[in-house]
Amino acid sequence: MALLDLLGRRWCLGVIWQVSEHGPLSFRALEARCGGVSPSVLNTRLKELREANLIWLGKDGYEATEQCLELFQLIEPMRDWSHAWAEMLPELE
Amino acid sequence: MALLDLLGRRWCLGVIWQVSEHGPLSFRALEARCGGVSPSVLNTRLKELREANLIWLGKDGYEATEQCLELFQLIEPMRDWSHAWAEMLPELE
DNA sequence: TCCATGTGCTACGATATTAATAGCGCTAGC
DNA sequence: GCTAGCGCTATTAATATCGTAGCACATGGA
Repeated sequence: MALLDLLGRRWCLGVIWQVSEHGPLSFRALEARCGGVSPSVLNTRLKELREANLIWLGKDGYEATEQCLELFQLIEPMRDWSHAWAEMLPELE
Repeated sequence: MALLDLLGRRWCLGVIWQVSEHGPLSFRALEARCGGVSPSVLNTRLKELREANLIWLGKDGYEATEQCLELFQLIEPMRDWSHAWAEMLPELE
């Protein structure tokens, strides 16, 4: 449940996704990719994720740790699921 | 990204988890299981999840739709991951 | 040296989200 | 009628998030 609490914070999943998929990303790059996060919130998430040993700040920007990549392997299939989900949603209305 | 936005709301993942794993749950039962959600927020999440066709209100309480169960199959392995994660975290300090 | 640029990050006030508590209307059983 | 449980709402306070501006530092020219 502690995991769900951590992941259930705004932009947290998005940061994990971006960092895991698009390699090292600078603070500003993350800011842009996440589509308008405020830097204060982004910084808070980065701090939390660093304390959780999911990301770390290398010389080329923020990178995913091995643990984060493992987690990403788990949430990555959700992309396929979300496509099917997005397609069937309008049919119900 | 729309999925991450929906799932990245507080208690949303928790509700999906509880409903998918513990079968039909009443409003009050969910309230108790999620460990202190306020009913207003819970109701908002339930409304959102119903519009997203992830849960529905049967005669025995809230149940997961087939789509939700598929999604749950994807996030369920995260339990194992979280155990390893919880064990290695304190070692870093 | 001075300026410009980019970095990670912070401060602050405004806005939106969540929490906490109480209670409504309804139904079923006694 | 009374009690209890249900899904759900209202209201106010606490909290999180946003948006904007800016800091301190490093790098790289002119």
